[in-house]
Amino acid sequence: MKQRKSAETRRQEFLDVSLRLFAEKGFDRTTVQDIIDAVGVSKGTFYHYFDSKREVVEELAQGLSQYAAQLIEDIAAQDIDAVKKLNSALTIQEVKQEHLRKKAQMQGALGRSGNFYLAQRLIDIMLETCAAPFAVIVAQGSKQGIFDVPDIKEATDCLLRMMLTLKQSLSRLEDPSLMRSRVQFYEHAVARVLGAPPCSVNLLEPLMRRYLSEREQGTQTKAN
Amino acid sequence: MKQRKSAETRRQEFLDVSLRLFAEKGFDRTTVQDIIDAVGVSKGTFYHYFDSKREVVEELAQGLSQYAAQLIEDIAAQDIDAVKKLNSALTIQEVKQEHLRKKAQMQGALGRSGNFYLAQRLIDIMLETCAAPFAVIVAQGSKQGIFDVPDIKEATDCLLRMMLTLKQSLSRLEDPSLMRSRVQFYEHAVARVLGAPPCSVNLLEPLMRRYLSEREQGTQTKAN
DNA sequence: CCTTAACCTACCGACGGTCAGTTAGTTGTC
DNA sequence: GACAACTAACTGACCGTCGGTAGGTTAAGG
Repeated sequence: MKQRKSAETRRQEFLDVSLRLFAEKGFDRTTVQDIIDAVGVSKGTFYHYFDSKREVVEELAQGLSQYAAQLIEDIAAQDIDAVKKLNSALTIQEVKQEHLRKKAQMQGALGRSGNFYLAQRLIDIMLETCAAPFAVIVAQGSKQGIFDVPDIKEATDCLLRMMLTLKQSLSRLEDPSLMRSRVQFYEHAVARVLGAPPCSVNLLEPLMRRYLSEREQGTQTKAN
Repeated sequence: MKQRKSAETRRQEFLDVSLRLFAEKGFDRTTVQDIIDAVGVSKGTFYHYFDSKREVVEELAQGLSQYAAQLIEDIAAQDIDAVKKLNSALTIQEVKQEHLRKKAQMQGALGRSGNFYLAQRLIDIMLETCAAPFAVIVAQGSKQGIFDVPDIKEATDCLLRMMLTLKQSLSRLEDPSLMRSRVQFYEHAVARVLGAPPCSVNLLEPLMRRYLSEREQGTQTKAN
């Protein structure tokens, strides 16, 4: 009767289920009991795979961050101008379908109250992980004279923080027109911080498209 | 033997002690038991004043935010140009000695891990409370042609978020030279976002002075 | 002006319930 | 038969509750 699975499969199952529950109920409202009930195993099994509940968050955030960093690295390596790279990197769209739902759930989780721990850790890890590949893009634009920044490291950090802040704030807004004006302001702000030409930064179209489709994805109740 | 105090005094005592403990150990590492031990009362007394541990955070954040909002309002009402107001408002210095330690402790608490809840609530409440008075300053500068922003509401929100983000990130940095370069970049970034003249925003001197003196204040172990 | 009874409210501390994490032991697989 | 996945009962820590106490204040009665 008892389902016996490979370590890798089971581990991933815990991660998927946990993310879903965190997105639905928030991190502190989700108990380890909830997770093991959903997976259908016992308490001990959970602790066989993870040292703590927080470690689950750590792994979720690590996974997503490394995936994002990889995408940004790929974008940075392309043979296009820095503004185009920037726009792609800021709004990463080429997410595999498989990762799309995870991203959507994480996005939803970010906004939900009771996910302060999750949100902060994701932001911290994103900053650590994505700073290096992102800096490559900023440096290129700076060298080519498209951007004008006094400090590439700081500019990268500031930019990433602004985007993460933006996304977090968006996930709490309901009104699409408020979302629009916020994103539009950030287009303006990012361009100015970088010293890029006005209107060169385009976040609105890709971000809004993403948000709408992810909202739908996120509300799907389809099981694995 | 039993100290009987007025409701107001006791309530404030709980708030002071709690903030100190949150700054020392973090929110989740601080138990209600710790708080009542430090105050020297029983469990019931704590719950006589607060519905929950979280309510303490809420009141701490509300108190500080309203105080900050008041200061910004005062600055906005002064008869000086918008850039000066901006610089004052962004780095609020005229804090009474009495509030200085609280601010320092809160600052320390922001950086300390395990205070995600505290940090996020403070940021949220600050945004709610300080947006209106701050917008007055931005609007004035915009009307006078010193600032150039497409959307005053969004500019205000963006600016506040940037400053709160900056302070949070600073409280985690140890190296003063890293702090310097970060603050300097934000001077540049804030000026550009607002379309203000280059070098018109001055954060470095007041912020660094504050941080150094607050570090000393924060490490004092003197009792009340 | 003193007494005393009714009342108020800060304060008490044992207890219930919840939940993260542990451990000793069992089952299935290679 | 050895090792890894898994189980289930257990522990300890903590939040929040609840019935009750104690010190003080008000006001009626003498």
